[in-house]
Amino acid sequence: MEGKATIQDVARQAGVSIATVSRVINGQGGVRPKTEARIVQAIEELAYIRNAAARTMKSKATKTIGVVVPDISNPFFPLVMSGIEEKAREQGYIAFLSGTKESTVVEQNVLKSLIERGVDGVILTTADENGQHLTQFIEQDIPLVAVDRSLPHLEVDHVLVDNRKGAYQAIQRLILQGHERIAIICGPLSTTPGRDRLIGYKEALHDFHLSFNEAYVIEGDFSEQSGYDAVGQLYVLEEPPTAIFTCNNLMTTGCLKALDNLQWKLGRDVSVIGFDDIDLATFVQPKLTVVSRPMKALGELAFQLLHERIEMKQAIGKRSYQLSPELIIRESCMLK
Amino acid sequence: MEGKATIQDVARQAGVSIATVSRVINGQGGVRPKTEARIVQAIEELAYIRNAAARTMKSKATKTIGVVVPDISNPFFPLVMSGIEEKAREQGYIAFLSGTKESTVVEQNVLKSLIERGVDGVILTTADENGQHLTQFIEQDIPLVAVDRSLPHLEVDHVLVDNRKGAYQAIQRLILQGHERIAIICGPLSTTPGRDRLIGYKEALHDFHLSFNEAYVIEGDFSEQSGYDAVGQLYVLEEPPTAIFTCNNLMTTGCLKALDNLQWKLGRDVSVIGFDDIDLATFVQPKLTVVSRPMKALGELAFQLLHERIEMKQAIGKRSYQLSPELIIRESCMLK
DNA sequence: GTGAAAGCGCTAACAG
DNA sequence: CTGTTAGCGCTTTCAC
Repeated sequence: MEGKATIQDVARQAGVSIATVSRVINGQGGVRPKTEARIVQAIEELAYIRNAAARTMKSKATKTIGVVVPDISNPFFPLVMSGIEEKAREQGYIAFLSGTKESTVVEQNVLKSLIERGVDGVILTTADENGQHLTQFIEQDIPLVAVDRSLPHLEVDHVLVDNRKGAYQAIQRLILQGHERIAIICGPLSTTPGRDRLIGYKEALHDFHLSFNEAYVIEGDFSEQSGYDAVGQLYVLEEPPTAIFTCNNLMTTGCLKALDNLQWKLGRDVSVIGFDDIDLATFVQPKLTVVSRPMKALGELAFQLLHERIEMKQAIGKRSYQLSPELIIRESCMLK
Repeated sequence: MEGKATIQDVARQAGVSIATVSRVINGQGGVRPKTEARIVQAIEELAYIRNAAARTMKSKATKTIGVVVPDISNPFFPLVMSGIEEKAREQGYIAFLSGTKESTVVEQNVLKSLIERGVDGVILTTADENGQHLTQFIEQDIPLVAVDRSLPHLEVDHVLVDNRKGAYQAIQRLILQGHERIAIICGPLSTTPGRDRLIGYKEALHDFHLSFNEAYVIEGDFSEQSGYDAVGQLYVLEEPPTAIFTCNNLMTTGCLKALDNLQWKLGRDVSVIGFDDIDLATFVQPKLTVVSRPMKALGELAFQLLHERIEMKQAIGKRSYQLSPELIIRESCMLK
């Protein structure tokens, strides 16, 4: 019997009606033990596996969710994904994973593809926070939760990291060590993380009465290359910074490579604090001080919120969570 | 109109029959332009999105695949996944991603879950190469391709890396530099990569007339911790090795941490070659020599093979590919 | 306890 | 060119 036993086949084999088979498949009880045994046996003999598509047509739910991120290669997202996937599996869900390469168009297509397949909900780190491309999606009112990047114009749940606070702590640390010329390599200002980390930077400067200098703000694009290039720009300044705050894992990597290349000595000529506690952090000499955020927890929480939305159909207000990052002090910042 | 416009709704709105709507949805032509225009408009007005479940019931195909890996957190797999996902999307497929945490049972459940949902094919890095737990799956004869770990007893396509060769090159390099006490921290011998890299190690030793010493073989489990622990064992040997070959990214990381901890100086007291070119490699001092494998290409090829299987229904023999790893020589091996 | 039958939304003959 | 209709595999009343 090849890969297509249906509930019909099982019913025939067990000598009962499909209704009865359906009952035992779904554990609804009300079936005589002997009958049930026959059915169970038939199921095994035929290696019957139920067909979710057919089931979906009646019950609506697919027990399937979509996870859409800008870049699968960036280690940050798989970590978030691992949190999502684990919780999802526990609840009998299974997750699609798609990368958009930061393209709004791809994001739109992926989302459409997901809707077609009837996902019960979606966890999204959008490529475009203004979210206009999502209207079509919203109309279908499928639960959606935004992770890491916000969707300010949409009534959806958010799971973010307190970026402002993380940046503030980093800069504060630097200031308290006596630095006054502090640069920030921040992410795209069109993204929440990009913007908020810059805000935290400014707030710290302001609170400690340090002046703000445009030249010390370089806007990268979260890529390693942009981190690398930014350091180059900083290095040739008349008054180069004595400390640099890099705003994500990849840019930190790029920054460190550039430093190495320029012989601009980490922890001696220049202090550095990175965002995200990457493997690398404990390997460079001196070890890197970083702002660490709980990636897996981010994913777990995101799934939990989504799951709640899926279960209780009634409308509840938009919910926002900001997980706290933690400053892990190591050796890459010297007293000035 | 809320999220459930059907082909019926569209037909009514456009004043035609569902068959005609179906025709334009599927671009089959043979519809008068004016009619088509009316339908297209109706589709937009209703924000109609076709229902894959219903469609699947007729056509069978879901344009959906499953990707099952042992550990989502291990950066290796997301990289492979990115290759898969990109190619898949190009072909209109979308991929489920699941981690099994190296558990055969979880793998089985995940696979079942995937079959229920009608995936057209699966790309699998199995937790158990003997593959007995896969029989149920095979019966459904859904195309399957094994990546990174083989399934010797099954008639499925394989996409592997030439592990033997990669290890051989590494050990050869070490030997040519004069090392005679070379240790290997290998993966579980129950896995192809674990076994083959050890074989390459032995072959090189043999070819260069070096004796094989049990004590220099430590079997890890591909985790960072096991790499760390292995170094501890090696360090206390009466005659510690002068070179270590670590067999995957995580164990390399663990090894480097242990070295650092023991003050066993990389490149001076001990030479190291790692498997996989991780970020870390270029940051430790001295920079790490590694065997690098093309992860993304692995994923791309895997999807291509799977896709071919899905398309041409006729049976073709088992195909095996071994992509070549590359020895990237940096500074972590000194002349002996 | 169990079965018959009505769809779920869509595709694909088959008619007209 | 367009409409009618028969299922795809399953869940779910409603009878018996």
